[in-house]
Amino acid sequence: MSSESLTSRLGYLLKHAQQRLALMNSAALKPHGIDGRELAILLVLADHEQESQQQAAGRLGIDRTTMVAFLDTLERKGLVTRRAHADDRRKNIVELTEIGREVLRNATEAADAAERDFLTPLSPRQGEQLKAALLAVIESS
Amino acid sequence: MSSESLTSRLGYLLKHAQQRLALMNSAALKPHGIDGRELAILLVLADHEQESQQQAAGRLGIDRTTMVAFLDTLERKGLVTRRAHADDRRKNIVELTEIGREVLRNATEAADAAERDFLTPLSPRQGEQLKAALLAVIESS
DNA sequence: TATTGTTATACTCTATAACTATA
DNA sequence: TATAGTTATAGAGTATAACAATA
Repeated sequence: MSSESLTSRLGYLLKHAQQRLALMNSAALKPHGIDGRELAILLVLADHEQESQQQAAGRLGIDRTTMVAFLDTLERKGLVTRRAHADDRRKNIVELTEIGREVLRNATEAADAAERDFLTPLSPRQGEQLKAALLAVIESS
Repeated sequence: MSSESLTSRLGYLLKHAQQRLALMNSAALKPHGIDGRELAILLVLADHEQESQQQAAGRLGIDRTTMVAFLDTLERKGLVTRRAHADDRRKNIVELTEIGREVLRNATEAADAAERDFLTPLSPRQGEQLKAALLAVIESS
């Protein structure tokens, strides 16, 4: 029998699991004044200092024109700064501010708590197996 | 250590796994002339005949105004028909046509093949465990 | 009055094209 | 000429508000 109901299809399960975690993440991050994508940007910036905003955008898989608006927002919130690259003044080096680092720390902890909450129905081992399985199917590029 | 890189976060893994399967699904469905959401609609219609289009929209979690455009497209493709409900002429009963049933059959097989392809890096048992884990975290409403 | 389907409209998100300043 | 950042604009996708038909 190839015919199965929608709600048992893998695509449905993945999409709804993703949406549910995104919702929980969003709620957990709200007190810290950022959303999920902003946290992703802060994580990339913290992991790769001294990179141009276009390089950071590339890591995040978002367009450089979209990156401009995101950084505008984060800069307005005082979480990042832009400064011209010393050797190539066309490039902007984007860095976290002190406040940015603190928000990143607290927001990451909140997101971690949301993940643990999300994984409650699973045993710790099953949670690890879920992450390992997702990593495996992603990397089979 | 709470700080981890973006690409090892559960949210990132779920989102990218979902996107990858959606891409493979889209490619597999293309020869059958429908996309993933249209397949979802056909599946719901096949599973719940004699329902109004608003009831079907509810099952899919999409707005009734959005449903109108989707059904317009599917009707134009000859896959579904609308007819007034006998007892309540405000309602539209939506049904699959013969062609609609055949497209659903073939498209479902193609989507099944895409899922198997997607799960290639995992053992059959691991694939089942992945689906079970996703179902568990979704249902813990 | 309330509900179903529909239409018109607005809003969000993102990408494309064109501009500037640097190289 | 080419590239980084920016801006203006357009497109996809979806939701909100208003309307006609029916209950």
